[in-house]
Formats: sequence, C-alpha cells, structure tokens
Amino acid sequence: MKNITIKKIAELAGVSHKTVSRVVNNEKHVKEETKNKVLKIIKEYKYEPNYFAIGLKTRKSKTIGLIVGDIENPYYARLAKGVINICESSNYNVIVCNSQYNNELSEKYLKMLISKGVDGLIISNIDLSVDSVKTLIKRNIPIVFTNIKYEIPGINYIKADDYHGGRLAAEYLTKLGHRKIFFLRPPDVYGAQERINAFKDTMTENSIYFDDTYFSDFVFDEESSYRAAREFISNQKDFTAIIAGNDFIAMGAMEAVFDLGFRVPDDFSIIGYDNLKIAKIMRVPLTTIKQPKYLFGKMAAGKIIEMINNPDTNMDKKEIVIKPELVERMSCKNIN
Amino acid sequence: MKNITIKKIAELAGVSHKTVSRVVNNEKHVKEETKNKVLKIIKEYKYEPNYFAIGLKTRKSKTIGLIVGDIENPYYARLAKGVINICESSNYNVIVCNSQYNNELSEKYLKMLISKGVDGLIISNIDLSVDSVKTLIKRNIPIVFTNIKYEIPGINYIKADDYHGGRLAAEYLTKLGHRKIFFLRPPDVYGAQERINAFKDTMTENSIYFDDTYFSDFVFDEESSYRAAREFISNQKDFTAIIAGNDFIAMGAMEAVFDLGFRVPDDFSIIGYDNLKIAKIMRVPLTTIKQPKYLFGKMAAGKIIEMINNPDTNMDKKEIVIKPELVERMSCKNIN
DNA sequence: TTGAAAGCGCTAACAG
DNA sequence: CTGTTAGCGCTTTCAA
Repeated sequence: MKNITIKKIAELAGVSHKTVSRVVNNEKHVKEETKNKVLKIIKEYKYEPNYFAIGLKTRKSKTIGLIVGDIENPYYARLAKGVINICESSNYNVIVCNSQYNNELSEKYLKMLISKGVDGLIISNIDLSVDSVKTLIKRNIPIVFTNIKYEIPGINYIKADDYHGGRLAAEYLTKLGHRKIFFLRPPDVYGAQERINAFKDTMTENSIYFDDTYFSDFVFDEESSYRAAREFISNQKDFTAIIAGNDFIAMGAMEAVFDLGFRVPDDFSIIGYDNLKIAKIMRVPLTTIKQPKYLFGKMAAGKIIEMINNPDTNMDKKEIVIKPELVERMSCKNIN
Repeated sequence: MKNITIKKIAELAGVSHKTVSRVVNNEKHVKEETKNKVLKIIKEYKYEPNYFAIGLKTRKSKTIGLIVGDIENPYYARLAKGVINICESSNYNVIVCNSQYNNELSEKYLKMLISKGVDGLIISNIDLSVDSVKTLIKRNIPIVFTNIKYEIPGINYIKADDYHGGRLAAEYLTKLGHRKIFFLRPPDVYGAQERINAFKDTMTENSIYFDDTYFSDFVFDEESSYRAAREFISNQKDFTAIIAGNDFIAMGAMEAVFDLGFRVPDDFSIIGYDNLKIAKIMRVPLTTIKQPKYLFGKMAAGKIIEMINNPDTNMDKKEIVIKPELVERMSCKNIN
C-alpha cells in the first residue's frame, strides 16, 4: 500500500507528471480535456500532493509560528484566536508556542519554528535576546511583534501605547485620592516596563512617595498573583490600592483580598489591564484598561501574510500603535 | 547567499555527506576525531538540517495537530496549554486549529493537518463525520479524542464521564427544590448530549415536567450565551434555575441576569460546568462541575507521543474516563 | 568506520 | 499545450 504520487497519476492518465503538476497547481496551458481526465484520476485515487516535497522545492511551509507568554491567559488566547482565524482564511496554519515567559524556552521555540521553515513569525511579549532578534531580521523571515522589549530599527510591531495605558491607571487612582498604591508586576515584557515607568512618573509628578517595596516580584498568572497579593496584604496596613499587571493577575489579587476577609473596593481598590471578558463579571466588576486583543492578532496575521506575499516591497507602516482606554467599573473607590 | 547544506559541510570537512549525516543524527560508527571535526564545521557555518528534506525521507514532521472548538474558551486554552507543554518536552510542535464548532471548518482543518504530515492528531470536541473518522483510522495516524460524538471501535479517547457530570448538576438542583430549570445548551458535541440526557433522566425520575422550550438553541460563547439568556429571562417568570453548558456560557448567563436587574441566586440559580479559574471569582462564585482540563491535554499529548513512538504495539488502554465532581459555591439557592 | 549511488515527490527551466 | 531533464537536501541501502 504505497502512496500515490504525481508520477503514478501521470502514468494512469497517460500524461507526463509535469502535466499533472500543472493541473494540481491550476496553471494554465492545459487542455480542458486533459485536465478533466487528470482530475478524474486524481479524485479516483485520492491523490494528495506531498507537503515535504513541495516544501523542499518551494521553501514555503504555509504555516506561521506564534509565540505567546501563556496561552491560558485569556489575553493571549484571544490574540491567538485572531491570528488563527485570519491565517485560516488564507490557508495558513499556525504553530502555537507557549513560552511560559521563559527566556530559554522562547529561544528554543524560535529555533524549532525556523527549522520547520515557517513562512512568518508572530512574537508576542516574549523576552528574546537582541542577538536573536537581529539574526531573525538578517534571515529575512517576515516577523511581527506584538509588544517588544527592544526598539530595533526595521522591526514591525503592533502594540498598544502602554505608557499611556499605564498613566491612565495611575492617574485614575491618584485622582481618586490613593497615595499608597501597590504594583503587582506582570512578566518583564516591554509593555510592562512602560507601564511601570508611567506609574513612577505619575507618582513623582504628584509628589507621592514610592520605593521598591511598592512593587511585587514578577507575577505570571492568577495563582502566582494570588500568592503575591496574599503575602503583600498580610504584611501591611496602609496601602489602599493595587495596580494589577493585567486582568488575569487582577483575578488572583481579588481572590486574595476576599479570602483574607477584606473587601473591594472598600479596603482595596484594584485596577487591572486588558479588559478581558471576565473583567465585567468578576466578583467586583473590574475597572481596567482596554486593549483590542483580537484585533492585535488579526492585524499581526494580516501583516505577516502581506509580507509573505510581497517579500520585496518594503511595507510602509512599520509600527502600529493603538491607544488604550480606561473602562470604569466598580473596583476602585474614591477616598478623597 | 545560498543555504549551507549537508554536502557543503561534507566538502568543508573533507568527508562524505553521509558521514555528516551520521554525526548530525548522533549515530554510532563515527570516529571521535571525525565527529569533532565535522561538529566544528557545523557550528562554524551554522548548519541546520532542512526540515522538508528530512520529512520527505522519513515522513515524520515532529509536529502534531490539535483541533479545538474555541481557543478563547478557557477550557480549551487550558487543555491546549497541557498539550503544548507536554509536546514541547518531547520536541514536538503543535498546530492549533480553531474550528469555531463548525463542521466544515473542522473537516478543512483535518485535511490541512493531514496534508502537512502531522505525526499525530488530538481532536477536542468537534463534530467530524463518521466517514472522516473512519478514514482517519484507516490512515493509521495516531489520534486521540477528548470527548467524542460517535462510539467507533478502536478509537482512543480521554474524556470525563459527562453523563455522571450531567447528573451531578441536575440532581443538585432538584435537591435544592428547583423544578423549572432552563438548559443553556453548549455546542453539540458528545459530552453535551450526554449531559442533556442525564438532565432529562433526572427530571423524569423525579417526575418533573420539561419540554423542548426548556432548552436554548446552541450557545457557543459568553456573548451568544448572554443574548440567549437575556431573551429567555425576559420571556418567562417561572424558571428558578439555569444549567449553563459550561462556565464560559455561565459567564454570559450571569451577566444577563444582572443586567436585567435580577440577582443570583435569589432570582435565578446558575450552575456551570468545567470549573474554570474564573468560576471562583465570578460576580457570584459559581457552583459548577470540575473537570481536569490541563490533565486532559497532558494525557492526550502523552498518549499521542507514546503511539508515535510505538506504531506497531497495540496500546492497551483505549479509553480513559475521568469522574467529574461537583464544586459547590454560591450561585445556587435552596428553595425547599 | 566510511562512502557511492539511488531515490523520496515535487517544481523549474527549457525544449518541443 | 505537453514532456524531458535536473535537482531541492536529505536518508537508506549496500559496498568498501
């Protein structure tokens, strides 16, 4: 039971294998009659072109790689959905890699993807070394970042204005009268640092004191956030607000507050980031900063496919930056 | 700037390309000295074996395919995480397909995956035709289902005992005194039907009336659930409880209840399914049925890799069935 | 321990 | 409109 190859079909149809190749690829210069004959045999024998043979010749894989920090974080899940759906409509598949915010793992995934000949790469919030990124650029493989840690010329990215988003959160809280605000730090990706900078700037401008103890260690998901928040809450009395690195992290924080017998926002105001669907229906509906996650995925995929299809033209818009917005709900209290 | 191939390395090292192949694949019968020499050249020239050439020969892709209903549903996201993480540890990549619970799209994805020569397939809650599944089995490609719609002999699956889970939910509600219970139907996958059967059996055994109007149309996600729940709530007065097809759906239902000015569980008790992380921190902490999502992914991936590595041996355990458990929180009221 | 030859299944270039 | 020839980069015999 061997595989049916293009040669066998050619034999069966009494034509050359190149002719079969022509009809398979829908090229012109094939007589309607021949074409139909070949098509019939193809159908009858359920011929399917060999992916590897094609790839070996064309160096196209019709698949793109996506690296995310944590597919379980609804932010990434929704972004991935955007990527996958758009890719599907252009007949691309996507290999999803879960870096777990881990440097080494990211690099490993990168290598795997490249060695598999992906046609493009979408890299979301991971912490690649500058060297890797530069090698990537040199290789000339289409690549789009959604949020980046380094500003490297010639790089395509799609991101939100995180500094602005960070300000939105910090200023909102200070206007509500909060002075001691704890920052649950999300993984160290570019966007996170921008938001922390915005926070610090806001505090400084308002002459509000802060130091390193106002920042948690990196917190990755709902669980690690829960632990960090719990520890933080247990050890102090003066803080009135928490900035959660993202909504997933905010979940953990809110759980910790409730489990310790405190209330939101009466004892602690909490503000998140991302505006996940869950934000609306959380224990206390979460005030947060809105980002268009599906759109990020959609745009990144669209851009990649565009780049794949026009390898030579220098795409015009290199950077796309989206303005985040504050979504006010019930998790923050005015204490003025 | 051509690619460095095995031949070039051979030339540079002054050996045959087969020898290079041997050291690349870590085969024996290579003198330590030759090996080191070759290794040095490989490193120097950054040689990377060509994926397509290898695939053409070996018919192995080192990638597996995963089809899920909706990657945005945290159930699937967590399952996918399990699959991806386990695959990574065995150096497999995973192509994630988002079927959107759509029959045709599922079939299309299936074709794409097969044509890409995936080494294995994990199919999660989709609605493939019996024919497709049979073809799949005939092709002899390792495949694991997590939940299935058809019982086909020789198929591997990992699932929860959905009938049992359905009973858990229905009996819990009836014991609490509920008689008019609305069922927000999840997409028509095997597990869903089992749970509906369990619901009907429970009602019948308790001599509780129900008819078709007690069931919503299929509801896919938080948004469609919101719409369906909203419409349902607006049009009736007697129902006291809602069984949500899963926790993602429960989110939408709870939103609808609140937006319409009702309360949970005072006006409507809601029970979910899956025990997502969000269940704990929802507006009203959700009573639900627990399923080990990460474990499903992990087991499915483990099984697939095992099957890939032992293509001949008939794996023993064909079916793995896990017992779900009730997690009681605050979304259901005793109205006895 | 090493190498030569063949071929996996396809496409590209050119010839007819 | 169709066919021939070559070769993509690797692995697999088999022979040395």
